Amino acid sequence: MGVTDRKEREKTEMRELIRATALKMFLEDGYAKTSIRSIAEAIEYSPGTIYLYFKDKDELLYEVQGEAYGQLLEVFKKEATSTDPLEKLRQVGRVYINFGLQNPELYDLMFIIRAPMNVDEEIHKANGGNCFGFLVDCLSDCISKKLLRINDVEQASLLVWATAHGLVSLNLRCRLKIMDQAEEAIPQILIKSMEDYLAAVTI
Amino acid sequence: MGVTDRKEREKTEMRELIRATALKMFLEDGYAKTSIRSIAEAIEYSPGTIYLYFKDKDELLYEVQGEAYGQLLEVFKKEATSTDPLEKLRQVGRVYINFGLQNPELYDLMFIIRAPMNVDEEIHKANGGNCFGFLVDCLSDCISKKLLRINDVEQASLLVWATAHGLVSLNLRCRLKIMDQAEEAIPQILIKSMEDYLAAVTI
DNA sequence: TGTAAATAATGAACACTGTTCATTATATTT
DNA sequence: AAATATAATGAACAGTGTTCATTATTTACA
Repeated sequence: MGVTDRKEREKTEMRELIRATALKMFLEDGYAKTSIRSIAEAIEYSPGTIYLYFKDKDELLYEVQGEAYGQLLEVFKKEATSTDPLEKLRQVGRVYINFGLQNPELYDLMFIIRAPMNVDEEIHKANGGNCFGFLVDCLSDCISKKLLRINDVEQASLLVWATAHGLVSLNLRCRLKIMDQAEEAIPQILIKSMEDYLAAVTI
Repeated sequence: MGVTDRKEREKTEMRELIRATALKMFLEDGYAKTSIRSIAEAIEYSPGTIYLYFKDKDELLYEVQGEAYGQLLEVFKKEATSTDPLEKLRQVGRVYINFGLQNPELYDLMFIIRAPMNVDEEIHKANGGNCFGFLVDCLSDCISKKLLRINDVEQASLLVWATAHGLVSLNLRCRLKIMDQAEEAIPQILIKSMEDYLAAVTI
């Protein structure tokens, strides 16, 4: 049956088109400000059509989230390559913070947006899990070589993640304004803070 | 002129009523899910009336934020009273995390919600500033007594805050689901993580 | 006290939002 | 060519923040 094959192909292509368009618009304008109607208009279809391919706006979010986790993992793999576990950890920290600062809207929908996380989705478990796994592996290496002041791998991973996320998200949400620091200086302050943090928990 | 006095009093009373009602509803249902219409209905006035006392929904948010910062500061003052600077720092950490876990909607509008922060508002600068100031003072004490591995006060304050905020906000936004931890265990894990973190940066 | 001016409150209207579903158009099969 | 199955539509629903001409109330003055 060549017809059913083509139909299936067309269906996945349409899903792809919607997903790619959504990602692009989420990146530019943010998740909240991107409406289903505007996505539909961008691909020159009616709003109702979106719902033939995605259950709701949340499902579109999950899809993009999974992809975004994949992107972050790629950067980790490319940029955090040192054989020295501590240096690799520092690289992970730098990469994470820069990723957040350079892709604010993407970071937002990955880690800040309010959404019922469905971790059961394959793409989520795969990408999100591997992303966190990269950090866990890195810290596991540090701990087994007795280079850290924290000995529980999960705990250490959580702490490193939380610190980096805290720095990035407080900045993205403009909460660092209460500190009297110049706007331009902030990226370097965040990076420096993360480094000082890692230095402090390092033996 | 007794009349203008009464008028002014009535005006501030009305503002108070709206602010208090908004706070209550924000706490129960969250900022986003609380509509101007529902606030108006709660105080038995028409929607338009709200706009005679507040410029827009954001202004209502600022007002409540300022009050919330004040609340957190109160808890700091009441619960973080140790004369030992390091123990006081640990108390601050515990208080902050518990505050976030016990008042999720309040924490949300204080530190997570997307909003053009207008730090220039008096109530903001006062409460928000004092709140952060409490932490700064505490860390200043620790550093001057050479108890910390980080020597820059602002940097240390930022780091402690970021870590605590990272832990709380990742949890409030369900991002810790990728770690396989039982839901009930999380509060203790966060507290424990914060303690381990402070222990690690302590000499 | 009666009327004019000032103040306060209203609620319909505007331009949006996500989502649904009866209707219409297109493509495939018989 | 007709019948069927699939795909797309767009109006409608219930909701949002916000504005503003209209109405109601209160105050000030003659």
